[in-house]
Amino acid sequence: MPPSTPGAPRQSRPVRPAAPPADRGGAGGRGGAAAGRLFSLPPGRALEICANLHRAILEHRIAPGAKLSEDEVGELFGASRTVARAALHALAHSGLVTMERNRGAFVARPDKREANEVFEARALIEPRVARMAAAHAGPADMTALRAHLEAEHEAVAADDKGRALSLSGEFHIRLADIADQQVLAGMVRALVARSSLIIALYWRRVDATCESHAHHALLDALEAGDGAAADEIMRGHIVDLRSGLDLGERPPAATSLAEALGR
Amino acid sequence: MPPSTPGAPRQSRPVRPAAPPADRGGAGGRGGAAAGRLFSLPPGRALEICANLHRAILEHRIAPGAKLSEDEVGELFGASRTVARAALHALAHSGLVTMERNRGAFVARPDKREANEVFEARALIEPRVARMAAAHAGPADMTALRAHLEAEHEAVAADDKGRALSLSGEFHIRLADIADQQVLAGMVRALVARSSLIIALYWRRVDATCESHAHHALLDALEAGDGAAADEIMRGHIVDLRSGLDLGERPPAATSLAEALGR
DNA sequence: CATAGCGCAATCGTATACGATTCGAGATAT
DNA sequence: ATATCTCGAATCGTATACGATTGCGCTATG
Repeated sequence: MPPSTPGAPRQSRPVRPAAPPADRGGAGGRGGAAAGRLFSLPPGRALEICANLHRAILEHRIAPGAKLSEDEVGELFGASRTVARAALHALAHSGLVTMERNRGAFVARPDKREANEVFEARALIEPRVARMAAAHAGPADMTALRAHLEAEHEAVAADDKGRALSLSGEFHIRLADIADQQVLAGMVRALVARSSLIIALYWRRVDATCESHAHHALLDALEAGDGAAADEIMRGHIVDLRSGLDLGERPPAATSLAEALGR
Repeated sequence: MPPSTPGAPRQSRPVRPAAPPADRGGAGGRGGAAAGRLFSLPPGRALEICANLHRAILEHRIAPGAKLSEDEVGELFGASRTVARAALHALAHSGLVTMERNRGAFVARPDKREANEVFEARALIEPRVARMAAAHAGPADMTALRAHLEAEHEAVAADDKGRALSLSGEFHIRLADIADQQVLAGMVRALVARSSLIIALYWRRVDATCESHAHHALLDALEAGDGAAADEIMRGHIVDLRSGLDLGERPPAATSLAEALGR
Protein backbone atom coordinates (compact mmCIF):
# COMPACT_ATOMS: atom_id res chain seq x y z
CA MET A 1 0.00 0.00 0.00
CA PRO A 2 1.20 3.39 0.96
CA PRO A 3 4.56 2.57 2.46
CA SER A 4 5.97 1.62 -0.91
CA THR A 5 5.84 5.26 -1.93
CA PRO A 6 9.57 5.73 -1.83
CA GLY A 7 9.28 8.53 -4.32
CA ALA A 8 8.76 10.92 -1.49
CA PRO A 9 11.61 13.27 -0.78
CA ARG A 10 12.26 11.28 2.34
CA GLN A 11 15.40 9.60 1.28
CA SER A 12 17.48 9.13 4.41
CA ARG A 13 18.90 5.68 4.08
CA PRO A 14 16.69 3.10 5.76
CA VAL A 15 19.56 2.45 8.12
CA ARG A 16 19.10 -1.15 7.21
CA PRO A 17 18.38 -2.19 10.77
CA ALA A 18 19.33 -5.74 10.10
CA ALA A 19 18.87 -8.50 7.62
CA PRO A 20 15.73 -8.68 5.55
CA PRO A 21 12.29 -8.39 7.09
CA ALA A 22 12.63 -12.04 7.96
CA ASP A 23 10.55 -12.71 11.02
CA ARG A 24 11.94 -15.29 13.33
CA GLY A 25 8.87 -17.50 13.35
CA GLY A 26 8.84 -20.96 11.90
CA ALA A 27 11.35 -23.32 13.36
CA GLY A 28 9.96 -23.26 16.88
CA GLY A 29 8.14 -26.35 18.01
CA ARG A 30 4.70 -26.21 19.50
CA GLY A 31 5.20 -22.73 20.80
CA GLY A 32 2.46 -21.49 18.58
CA ALA A 33 2.01 -18.09 17.04
CA ALA A 34 0.87 -16.00 19.94
CA ALA A 35 3.71 -17.19 22.10
CA GLY A 36 6.31 -15.72 19.80
CA ARG A 37 5.08 -12.17 20.00
CA LEU A 38 7.60 -9.85 21.48
CA PHE A 39 5.26 -7.00 22.10
CA SER A 40 1.62 -6.82 22.82
CA LEU A 41 1.04 -4.70 19.77
CA PRO A 42 -1.48 -5.58 17.13
CA PRO A 43 0.27 -6.48 13.92
CA GLY A 44 1.11 -3.42 11.92
CA ARG A 45 3.84 -1.02 11.03
CA ALA A 46 4.53 -0.11 14.61
CA LEU A 47 5.34 -3.68 15.42
CA GLU A 48 7.70 -3.87 12.49
CA ILE A 49 9.58 -0.81 13.65
CA CYS A 50 9.57 -2.14 17.15
CA ALA A 51 11.04 -5.45 16.10
CA ASN A 52 13.69 -3.78 14.00
CA LEU A 53 14.81 -1.45 16.75
CA HIS A 54 14.68 -4.35 19.15
CA ARG A 55 17.03 -6.37 17.02
CA ALA A 56 19.29 -3.42 16.40
CA ILE A 57 19.64 -2.85 20.11
CA LEU A 58 20.14 -6.50 20.89
CA GLU A 59 22.89 -6.74 18.34
CA HIS A 60 24.57 -3.70 19.81
CA ARG A 61 24.14 -1.70 16.66
CA ILE A 62 22.68 1.08 18.73
CA ALA A 63 24.49 1.96 21.93
CA PRO A 64 22.85 2.40 25.31
CA GLY A 65 22.13 6.04 25.96
CA ALA A 66 21.57 6.83 22.30
CA LYS A 67 18.72 9.17 21.62
CA LEU A 68 15.83 7.88 19.59
CA SER A 69 14.06 10.91 18.22
CA GLU A 70 10.50 10.35 17.15
CA ASP A 71 11.03 12.31 13.98
CA GLU A 72 14.20 10.46 13.19
CA VAL A 73 12.78 7.01 13.80
CA GLY A 74 9.69 7.89 11.83
CA GLU A 75 11.51 9.15 8.79
CA LEU A 76 14.01 6.33 9.01
CA PHE A 77 11.30 3.76 8.59
CA GLY A 78 9.14 5.80 6.29
CA ALA A 79 6.37 6.15 8.80
CA SER A 80 4.81 9.09 10.54
CA ARG A 81 5.68 10.23 14.00
CA THR A 82 2.53 8.66 15.34
CA VAL A 83 3.70 5.19 14.48
CA ALA A 84 7.22 5.82 15.63
CA ARG A 85 5.87 7.04 18.90
CA ALA A 86 3.85 3.88 19.44
CA ALA A 87 6.87 1.75 18.70
CA LEU A 88 9.02 3.68 21.14
CA HIS A 89 6.38 3.38 23.81
CA ALA A 90 6.28 -0.36 23.33
CA LEU A 91 10.04 -0.52 23.60
CA ALA A 92 9.87 1.61 26.70
CA HIS A 93 7.49 -0.78 28.32
CA SER A 94 9.79 -3.69 27.69
CA GLY A 95 12.53 -1.78 29.45
CA LEU A 96 14.76 -1.27 26.46
CA VAL A 97 14.30 2.47 26.24
CA THR A 98 13.49 5.16 28.72
CA MET A 99 11.28 8.12 28.00
CA GLU A 100 11.56 11.54 29.53
CA ARG A 101 8.77 14.00 29.22
CA ASN A 102 9.39 16.66 26.63
CA ARG A 103 12.85 15.28 26.18
CA GLY A 104 12.52 12.16 24.13
CA ALA A 105 13.34 8.48 24.12
CA PHE A 106 16.75 7.03 24.84
CA VAL A 107 18.14 3.56 24.74
CA ALA A 108 18.16 2.48 28.36
CA ARG A 109 21.36 2.45 30.35
CA PRO A 110 20.80 0.03 33.21
CA ASP A 111 22.89 0.88 36.22
CA LYS A 112 24.91 -1.59 38.23
CA ARG A 113 22.05 -2.20 40.59
CA GLU A 114 19.56 -2.97 37.88
CA ALA A 115 22.08 -5.21 36.18
CA ASN A 116 22.38 -7.29 39.30
CA GLU A 117 18.65 -7.49 39.65
CA VAL A 118 18.18 -8.66 36.10
CA PHE A 119 20.62 -11.50 36.55
CA GLU A 120 19.18 -12.41 39.90
CA ALA A 121 15.80 -12.67 38.27
CA ARG A 122 17.21 -14.78 35.49
CA ALA A 123 18.92 -17.05 37.99
CA LEU A 124 15.58 -17.53 39.63
CA ILE A 125 13.40 -18.03 36.60
CA GLU A 126 15.43 -19.67 33.89
CA PRO A 127 16.49 -22.81 35.73
CA ARG A 128 12.85 -23.59 36.26
CA VAL A 129 12.15 -22.88 32.63
CA ALA A 130 14.93 -25.22 31.59
CA ARG A 131 13.50 -27.90 33.82
CA MET A 132 10.10 -27.53 32.23
CA ALA A 133 11.60 -27.50 28.78
CA ALA A 134 13.23 -30.83 29.52
CA ALA A 135 9.83 -32.21 30.35
CA HIS A 136 8.18 -30.87 27.23
CA ALA A 137 10.81 -31.09 24.52
CA GLY A 138 9.88 -33.22 21.56
CA PRO A 139 11.98 -34.45 18.64
CA ALA A 140 11.07 -31.45 16.52
CA ASP A 141 12.19 -29.14 19.29
CA MET A 142 15.51 -30.91 19.58
CA THR A 143 16.09 -30.64 15.87
CA ALA A 144 15.35 -26.94 15.94
CA LEU A 145 17.65 -26.41 18.89
CA ARG A 146 20.46 -28.26 17.21
CA ALA A 147 20.08 -26.09 14.17
CA HIS A 148 20.11 -23.07 16.41
CA LEU A 149 23.35 -24.10 18.07
CA GLU A 150 24.77 -24.60 14.64
CA ALA A 151 23.86 -21.04 13.76
CA GLU A 152 25.43 -19.83 16.97
CA HIS A 153 28.66 -21.55 16.06
CA GLU A 154 28.63 -20.07 12.63
CA ALA A 155 28.16 -16.58 13.97
CA VAL A 156 31.03 -17.05 16.39
CA ALA A 157 33.19 -18.50 13.65
CA ALA A 158 32.40 -15.53 11.45
CA ASP A 159 33.31 -13.28 14.35
CA ASP A 160 29.95 -11.59 14.09
CA LYS A 161 29.71 -10.49 17.69
CA GLY A 162 26.33 -8.87 17.43
CA ARG A 163 24.66 -11.78 15.79
CA ALA A 164 26.35 -14.26 18.10
CA LEU A 165 25.08 -12.44 21.13
CA SER A 166 21.64 -12.15 19.65
CA LEU A 167 21.46 -15.85 18.88
CA SER A 168 22.79 -16.73 22.26
CA GLY A 169 19.95 -14.83 23.87
CA GLU A 170 17.47 -16.34 21.50
CA PHE A 171 18.49 -19.77 22.67
CA HIS A 172 17.17 -18.97 26.11
CA ILE A 173 13.94 -17.72 24.63
CA ARG A 174 13.50 -20.88 22.60
CA LEU A 175 13.83 -22.89 25.74
CA ALA A 176 11.05 -20.89 27.29
CA ASP A 177 8.88 -21.46 24.24
CA ILE A 178 9.57 -25.17 24.34
CA ALA A 179 8.66 -25.20 28.00
CA ASP A 180 5.31 -24.05 26.72
CA GLN A 181 5.03 -21.41 29.37
CA GLN A 182 3.96 -18.22 27.71
CA VAL A 183 3.95 -16.14 30.84
CA LEU A 184 7.45 -17.13 31.87
CA ALA A 185 8.54 -16.92 28.27
CA GLY A 186 7.50 -13.31 28.17
CA MET A 187 9.56 -12.59 31.23
CA VAL A 188 12.56 -14.38 29.81
CA ARG A 189 12.23 -12.38 26.64
CA ALA A 190 12.33 -9.14 28.53
CA LEU A 191 15.17 -10.24 30.75
CA VAL A 192 17.27 -11.43 27.85
CA ALA A 193 16.77 -8.15 26.07
CA ARG A 194 17.83 -6.15 29.07
CA SER A 195 20.76 -8.47 29.54
CA SER A 196 21.95 -7.46 26.14
CA LEU A 197 22.06 -3.85 27.24
CA ILE A 198 23.86 -4.83 30.40
CA ILE A 199 26.42 -6.80 28.46
CA ALA A 200 26.98 -3.86 26.18
CA LEU A 201 27.76 -1.72 29.19
CA TYR A 202 29.56 -4.01 31.59
CA TRP A 203 31.04 -6.92 29.70
CA ARG A 204 34.70 -7.39 30.46
CA ARG A 205 35.53 -10.89 29.36
CA VAL A 206 37.03 -10.57 25.95
CA ASP A 207 37.23 -14.21 25.09
CA ALA A 208 34.50 -16.41 23.71
CA THR A 209 31.42 -14.42 24.46
CA CYS A 210 28.49 -16.54 25.47
CA GLU A 211 29.60 -19.45 23.41
CA SER A 212 30.23 -21.39 26.57
CA HIS A 213 29.45 -25.03 26.21
CA ALA A 214 26.54 -24.53 28.57
CA HIS A 215 24.11 -24.47 25.69
CA HIS A 216 25.38 -27.80 24.49
CA ALA A 217 25.11 -29.24 27.94
CA LEU A 218 21.56 -27.99 28.15
CA LEU A 219 20.79 -29.64 24.85
CA ASP A 220 22.08 -32.92 26.20
CA ALA A 221 20.06 -32.62 29.36
CA LEU A 222 16.95 -31.89 27.36
CA GLU A 223 17.57 -34.81 25.10
CA ALA A 224 17.89 -37.05 28.12
CA GLY A 225 14.76 -35.55 29.57
CA ASP A 226 16.74 -34.81 32.69
CA GLY A 227 14.98 -31.81 34.17
CA ALA A 228 17.07 -31.65 37.30
CA ALA A 229 20.26 -31.52 35.27
CA ALA A 230 18.86 -28.84 33.01
CA ASP A 231 17.91 -26.82 36.06
CA GLU A 232 21.36 -27.06 37.53
CA ILE A 233 23.17 -26.38 34.29
CA MET A 234 21.08 -23.33 33.61
CA ARG A 235 21.66 -21.98 37.07
CA GLY A 236 25.36 -22.36 36.62
CA HIS A 237 25.17 -20.81 33.18
CA ILE A 238 23.45 -17.69 34.45
CA VAL A 239 25.89 -17.36 37.32
CA ASP A 240 28.71 -17.75 34.85
CA LEU A 241 27.28 -15.07 32.61
CA ARG A 242 26.97 -12.69 35.51
CA SER A 243 30.51 -13.38 36.55
CA GLY A 244 31.60 -12.08 33.18
CA LEU A 245 30.30 -8.66 34.06
CA ASP A 246 32.21 -5.96 35.79
CA LEU A 247 29.62 -4.71 38.19
CA GLY A 248 32.05 -2.81 40.36
CA GLU A 249 32.73 -0.28 37.69
CA ARG A 250 30.61 2.77 37.24
CA PRO A 251 28.67 3.03 34.01
CA PRO A 252 30.95 4.41 31.34
CA ALA A 253 30.22 8.02 30.56
CA ALA A 254 27.33 8.46 28.23
CA THR A 255 28.53 7.65 24.77
CA SER A 256 28.00 10.20 22.07
CA LEU A 257 24.56 9.35 20.72
CA ALA A 258 22.56 8.35 17.75
CA GLU A 259 25.63 8.97 15.67
CA ALA A 260 27.17 6.02 17.46
CA LEU A 261 24.87 3.82 15.51
CA GLY A 262 27.03 4.16 12.47
CA ARG A 263 26.42 7.68 11.41
CA MET B 1 -2.61 23.34 35.55
CA PRO B 2 -2.72 23.53 31.82
CA PRO B 3 -5.85 21.60 30.96
CA SER B 4 -7.86 24.17 32.84
CA THR B 5 -8.92 25.58 29.49
CA PRO B 6 -12.48 24.40 29.95
CA GLY B 7 -13.66 26.82 27.39
CA ALA B 8 -13.55 24.04 24.87
CA PRO B 9 -16.90 22.54 23.98
CA ARG B 10 -15.76 19.26 25.43
CA GLN B 11 -17.73 19.00 28.57
CA SER B 12 -18.25 15.35 29.39
CA ARG B 13 -17.78 14.88 33.10
CA PRO B 14 -14.47 13.30 34.09
CA VAL B 15 -16.43 10.24 35.15
CA ARG B 16 -14.54 10.04 38.42
CA PRO B 17 -13.39 6.47 37.81
CA ALA B 18 -12.63 5.76 41.43
CA ALA B 19 -11.65 7.39 44.66
CA PRO B 20 -9.67 10.60 44.72
CA PRO B 21 -6.50 10.99 42.70
CA ALA B 22 -4.68 9.61 45.69
CA ASP B 23 -1.55 7.99 44.38
CA ARG B 24 -0.34 5.07 46.38
CA GLY B 25 3.09 6.53 47.02
CA GLY B 26 4.17 7.69 50.42
CA ALA B 27 3.98 5.05 53.06
CA GLY B 28 6.33 2.65 51.36
CA GLY B 29 9.75 2.30 52.88
CA ARG B 30 12.88 2.74 50.90
CA GLY B 31 11.25 1.64 47.71
CA GLY B 32 11.84 5.02 46.23
CA ALA B 33 9.89 6.86 43.59
CA ALA B 34 10.83 5.06 40.44
CA ALA B 35 10.00 1.69 41.93
CA GLY B 36 6.38 2.57 42.35
CA ARG B 37 5.69 3.30 38.74
CA LEU B 38 3.17 0.97 37.27
CA PHE B 39 3.77 1.83 33.69
CA SER B 40 6.76 3.02 31.80
CA LEU B 41 4.94 6.10 30.70
CA PRO B 42 6.22 9.57 31.23
CA PRO B 43 3.99 11.45 33.63
CA GLY B 44 1.04 12.95 31.87
CA ARG B 45 -2.61 12.52 31.13
CA ALA B 46 -2.13 9.12 29.59
CA LEU B 47 -0.66 7.80 32.79
CA GLU B 48 -3.58 9.14 34.75
CA ILE B 49 -6.06 7.40 32.51
CA CYS B 50 -3.96 4.29 32.63
CA ALA B 51 -3.86 4.25 36.41
CA ASN B 52 -7.57 4.86 36.66
CA LEU B 53 -8.48 2.08 34.30
CA HIS B 54 -5.98 -0.14 36.03
CA ARG B 55 -7.63 0.42 39.38
CA ALA B 56 -11.08 0.01 37.92
CA ILE B 57 -10.13 -3.34 36.46
CA LEU B 58 -8.37 -4.50 39.59
CA GLU B 59 -11.40 -3.66 41.66
CA HIS B 60 -13.60 -5.56 39.26
CA ARG B 61 -15.50 -2.47 38.32
CA ILE B 62 -14.96 -3.37 34.70
CA ALA B 63 -15.50 -6.97 33.73
CA PRO B 64 -13.09 -9.07 31.67
CA GLY B 65 -14.08 -9.05 28.05
CA ALA B 66 -15.52 -5.56 28.21
CA LYS B 67 -14.76 -3.42 25.21
CA LEU B 68 -12.72 -0.30 25.77
CA SER B 69 -13.43 1.96 22.84
CA GLU B 70 -10.84 4.60 22.18
CA ASP B 71 -13.48 7.21 21.59
CA GLU B 72 -15.35 6.25 24.70
CA VAL B 73 -12.32 6.21 26.94
CA GLY B 74 -11.15 9.48 25.51
CA GLU B 75 -14.41 11.32 26.04
CA LEU B 76 -14.85 9.69 29.41
CA PHE B 77 -11.67 11.23 30.68
CA GLY B 78 -11.93 14.42 28.72
CA ALA B 79 -8.96 13.62 26.55
CA SER B 80 -8.53 13.06 22.86
CA ARG B 81 -8.37 9.70 21.23
CA THR B 82 -4.62 10.00 20.94
CA VAL B 83 -4.16 10.00 24.67
CA ALA B 84 -6.72 7.29 25.23
CA ARG B 85 -4.95 5.18 22.70
CA ALA B 86 -1.63 5.55 24.44
CA ALA B 87 -3.20 4.56 27.74
CA LEU B 88 -4.81 1.49 26.23
CA HIS B 89 -1.54 0.46 24.65
CA ALA B 90 0.20 0.73 28.00
CA LEU B 91 -2.49 -1.41 29.56
CA ALA B 92 -2.09 -3.89 26.75
CA HIS B 93 1.62 -4.13 27.43
CA SER B 94 0.96 -5.02 31.01
CA GLY B 95 -1.37 -7.77 29.90
CA LEU B 96 -4.56 -6.30 31.26
CA VAL B 97 -6.17 -5.63 27.92
CA THR B 98 -5.85 -7.24 24.54
CA MET B 99 -5.92 -5.33 21.30
CA GLU B 100 -7.19 -6.62 18.01
CA ARG B 101 -6.33 -4.84 14.85
CA ASN B 102 -9.20 -2.76 13.50
CA ARG B 103 -11.37 -4.13 16.25
CA GLY B 104 -10.41 -2.34 19.40
CA ALA B 105 -9.26 -2.96 22.93
CA PHE B 106 -10.89 -5.36 25.36
CA VAL B 107 -10.28 -6.17 28.96
CA ALA B 108 -8.30 -9.38 28.82
CA ARG B 109 -9.98 -12.70 29.52
CA PRO B 110 -7.20 -15.08 30.52
CA ASP B 111 -8.06 -18.65 29.69
CA LYS B 112 -7.57 -21.57 32.02
CA ARG B 113 -4.13 -22.26 30.69
CA GLU B 114 -2.91 -18.72 31.17
CA ALA B 115 -4.40 -18.66 34.64
CA ASN B 116 -2.38 -21.67 35.60
CA GLU B 117 0.75 -20.15 34.16
CA VAL B 118 0.29 -16.93 36.07
CA PHE B 119 -0.01 -18.73 39.35
CA GLU B 120 2.88 -20.98 38.54
CA ALA B 121 4.97 -17.91 37.92
CA ARG B 122 3.83 -16.36 41.16
CA ALA B 123 4.62 -19.54 43.05
CA LEU B 124 8.10 -19.36 41.61
CA ILE B 125 8.81 -15.68 42.09
CA GLU B 126 6.98 -14.47 45.14
CA PRO B 127 8.45 -16.83 47.72
CA ARG B 128 11.87 -15.55 46.79
CA VAL B 129 10.61 -12.00 46.99
CA ALA B 130 9.22 -12.66 50.45
CA ARG B 131 12.53 -14.08 51.52
CA MET B 132 14.34 -11.00 50.31
CA ALA B 133 11.80 -8.75 51.94
CA ALA B 134 12.49 -10.45 55.25
CA ALA B 135 16.14 -9.58 54.83
CA HIS B 136 15.49 -5.96 53.95
CA ALA B 137 12.51 -4.94 56.01
CA GLY B 138 13.11 -2.06 58.39
CA PRO B 139 10.94 -0.66 61.18
CA ALA B 140 9.32 1.84 58.85
CA ASP B 141 8.39 -0.95 56.47
CA MET B 142 6.82 -2.96 59.24
CA THR B 143 4.78 0.00 60.36
CA ALA B 144 3.52 0.57 56.85
CA LEU B 145 2.66 -3.08 56.42
CA ARG B 146 0.75 -3.15 59.65
CA ALA B 147 -1.24 -0.15 58.54
CA HIS B 148 -1.87 -1.88 55.27
CA LEU B 149 -3.20 -5.00 56.94
CA GLU B 150 -5.41 -2.76 58.99
CA ALA B 151 -6.83 -1.28 55.81
CA GLU B 152 -7.38 -4.75 54.42
CA HIS B 153 -9.36 -5.69 57.48
CA GLU B 154 -11.44 -2.57 57.23
CA ALA B 155 -12.29 -3.24 53.62
CA VAL B 156 -13.31 -6.78 54.43
CA ALA B 157 -15.33 -5.59 57.39
CA ALA B 158 -17.06 -3.05 55.17
CA ASP B 159 -17.75 -5.84 52.72
CA ASP B 160 -16.09 -3.85 49.98
CA LYS B 161 -15.02 -6.77 47.84
CA GLY B 162 -13.34 -4.75 45.16
CA ARG B 163 -11.26 -2.73 47.52
CA ALA B 164 -10.41 -5.76 49.63
CA LEU B 165 -9.13 -7.62 46.63
CA SER B 166 -7.20 -4.62 45.46
CA LEU B 167 -5.54 -4.14 48.81
CA SER B 168 -4.78 -7.81 49.08
CA GLY B 169 -2.90 -7.66 45.82
CA GLU B 170 -1.18 -4.50 46.83
CA PHE B 171 0.22 -6.27 49.86
CA HIS B 172 2.21 -8.53 47.59
CA ILE B 173 3.48 -5.57 45.67
CA ARG B 174 4.57 -3.82 48.83
CA LEU B 175 6.58 -6.86 49.77
CA ALA B 176 8.35 -6.68 46.45
CA ASP B 177 9.08 -3.02 47.00
CA ILE B 178 10.43 -3.74 50.46
CA ALA B 179 12.61 -6.46 49.03
CA ASP B 180 14.12 -3.58 47.07
CA GLN B 181 14.06 -5.54 43.86
CA GLN B 182 12.64 -3.34 41.20
CA VAL B 183 12.87 -5.89 38.45
CA LEU B 184 11.08 -8.58 40.38
CA ALA B 185 8.70 -5.98 41.73
CA GLY B 186 7.68 -5.10 38.21
CA MET B 187 6.94 -8.73 37.50
CA VAL B 188 4.95 -9.12 40.67
CA ARG B 189 2.94 -6.05 39.78
CA ALA B 190 2.02 -7.50 36.42
CA LEU B 191 1.25 -10.91 37.86
CA VAL B 192 -0.92 -9.51 40.60
CA ALA B 193 -2.87 -7.48 38.11
CA ARG B 194 -3.50 -10.47 35.90
CA SER B 195 -4.41 -12.48 38.93
CA SER B 196 -7.19 -10.05 39.58
CA LEU B 197 -8.63 -10.79 36.17
CA ILE B 198 -8.28 -14.49 36.78
CA ILE B 199 -10.04 -14.22 40.09
CA ALA B 200 -12.85 -12.29 38.47
CA LEU B 201 -13.31 -15.14 36.03
CA TYR B 202 -12.61 -18.27 37.99
CA TRP B 203 -13.05 -17.59 41.67
CA ARG B 204 -15.35 -20.07 43.32
CA ARG B 205 -14.68 -19.81 47.01
CA VAL B 206 -17.34 -17.54 48.39
CA ASP B 207 -16.01 -17.19 51.88
CA ALA B 208 -13.34 -14.84 53.11
CA THR B 209 -11.67 -13.82 49.92
CA CYS B 210 -7.95 -13.40 50.23
CA GLU B 211 -8.21 -12.36 53.79
CA SER B 212 -6.51 -15.56 54.79
CA HIS B 213 -4.21 -15.14 57.73
CA ALA B 214 -1.27 -15.72 55.42
CA HIS B 215 -0.58 -12.03 55.24
CA HIS B 216 -0.39 -11.84 59.00
CA ALA B 217 1.90 -14.83 59.10
CA LEU B 218 4.11 -13.16 56.54
CA LEU B 219 4.21 -10.05 58.65
CA ASP B 220 5.37 -12.09 61.58
CA ALA B 221 8.05 -13.82 59.58
CA LEU B 222 9.29 -10.50 58.29
CA GLU B 223 9.36 -9.06 61.75
CA ALA B 224 11.44 -11.99 62.92
CA GLY B 225 13.68 -11.60 59.91
CA ASP B 226 13.03 -15.22 59.12
CA GLY B 227 13.48 -15.42 55.38
CA ALA B 228 13.03 -19.15 55.14
CA ALA B 229 9.71 -18.95 56.92
CA ALA B 230 8.55 -16.10 54.72
CA ASP B 231 9.51 -18.12 51.67
CA GLU B 232 7.54 -21.11 52.80
CA ILE B 233 4.51 -19.15 53.91
CA MET B 234 4.33 -17.29 50.66
CA ARG B 235 4.60 -20.47 48.67
CA GLY B 236 1.74 -21.94 50.63
CA HIS B 237 -0.24 -18.76 50.25
CA ILE B 238 0.03 -18.77 46.48
CA VAL B 239 -0.87 -22.43 46.30
CA ASP B 240 -3.81 -21.72 48.51
CA LEU B 241 -4.95 -18.88 46.31
CA ARG B 242 -4.73 -21.06 43.26
CA SER B 243 -6.72 -23.75 44.96
CA GLY B 244 -9.56 -21.27 45.29
CA LEU B 245 -9.91 -21.13 41.54
CA ASP B 246 -12.08 -23.34 39.46
CA LEU B 247 -9.82 -23.98 36.53
CA GLY B 248 -11.97 -26.73 35.08
CA GLU B 249 -14.76 -24.37 34.23
CA ARG B 250 -14.99 -22.55 30.96
CA PRO B 251 -14.79 -18.76 31.06
CA PRO B 252 -18.20 -17.22 31.64
CA ALA B 253 -19.68 -15.47 28.65
CA ALA B 254 -18.50 -11.95 28.07
CA THR B 255 -20.49 -9.48 30.09
CA SER B 256 -21.95 -6.35 28.61
CA LEU B 257 -19.30 -3.68 28.47
CA ALA B 258 -17.93 -0.39 29.59
CA GLU B 259 -21.35 0.53 30.90
CA ALA B 260 -20.74 -2.11 33.50
CA LEU B 261 -18.32 0.24 35.11
CA GLY B 262 -21.17 2.23 36.53
CA ARG B 263 -21.84 4.60 33.71
C1' DC C 1 37.10 37.12 31.92
C1' DA C 2 33.09 35.08 34.01
C1' DT C 3 28.24 35.18 34.49
C1' DA C 4 23.40 36.19 33.99
C1' DG C 5 19.64 37.32 30.76
C1' DC C 6 17.38 36.68 26.42
C1' DG C 7 15.77 34.65 22.02
C1' DC C 8 15.63 30.89 18.86
C1' DA C 9 15.67 26.26 17.13
C1' DA C 10 14.42 21.60 18.04
C1' DT C 11 11.38 18.28 19.91
C1' DC C 12 7.59 16.64 22.25
C1' DG C 13 2.31 16.58 23.67
C1' DT C 14 -2.16 16.81 22.01
C1' DA C 15 -5.84 17.51 18.90
C1' DT C 16 -8.04 16.83 14.66
C1' DA C 17 -8.84 14.97 9.86
C1' DC C 18 -9.25 11.50 6.49
C1' DG C 19 -8.88 6.84 4.57
C1' DA C 20 -9.46 1.80 5.55
C1' DT C 21 -11.51 -2.00 7.69
C1' DT C 22 -14.96 -4.53 10.16
C1' DC C 23 -19.40 -5.90 11.67
C1' DG C 24 -24.30 -5.90 11.43
C1' DA C 25 -28.88 -4.68 9.63
C1' DG C 26 -31.90 -4.94 5.90
C1' DA C 27 -33.32 -6.52 1.41
C1' DT C 28 -33.77 -10.12 -1.92
C1' DA C 29 -33.76 -14.59 -3.99
C1' DT C 30 -34.51 -19.50 -3.33
C1' DA D 1 -38.78 -19.25 6.26
C1' DT D 2 -33.97 -19.36 5.60
C1' DA D 3 -29.81 -18.13 3.65
C1' DT D 4 -26.99 -14.89 1.14
C1' DC D 5 -25.71 -10.50 -0.53
C1' DT D 6 -25.18 -5.66 -0.24
C1' DC D 7 -24.88 -1.33 1.89
C1' DG D 8 -24.07 1.63 5.85
C1' DA D 9 -22.60 2.94 10.46
C1' DA D 10 -19.08 2.57 13.72
C1' DT D 11 -14.35 2.20 14.84
C1' DC D 12 -9.66 1.86 14.10
C1' DG D 13 -4.96 3.20 11.64
C1' DT D 14 -2.26 6.80 10.07
C1' DA D 15 -1.02 11.34 8.83
C1' DT D 16 -0.67 16.07 9.67
C1' DA D 17 -1.11 20.57 12.27
C1' DC D 18 -0.51 23.55 16.04
C1' DG D 19 0.75 24.87 20.74
C1' DA D 20 4.00 24.09 24.63
C1' DT D 21 8.21 22.98 26.70
C1' DT D 22 13.05 22.34 26.79
C1' DG D 23 17.83 23.28 25.92
C1' DC D 24 21.34 25.98 23.82
C1' DG D 25 23.86 29.83 21.88
C1' DC D 26 24.37 34.68 21.81
C1' DT D 27 24.78 39.01 23.81
C1' DA D 28 25.31 42.33 27.34
C1' DT D 29 27.12 43.49 31.78
C1' DG D 30 29.77 43.41 36.45
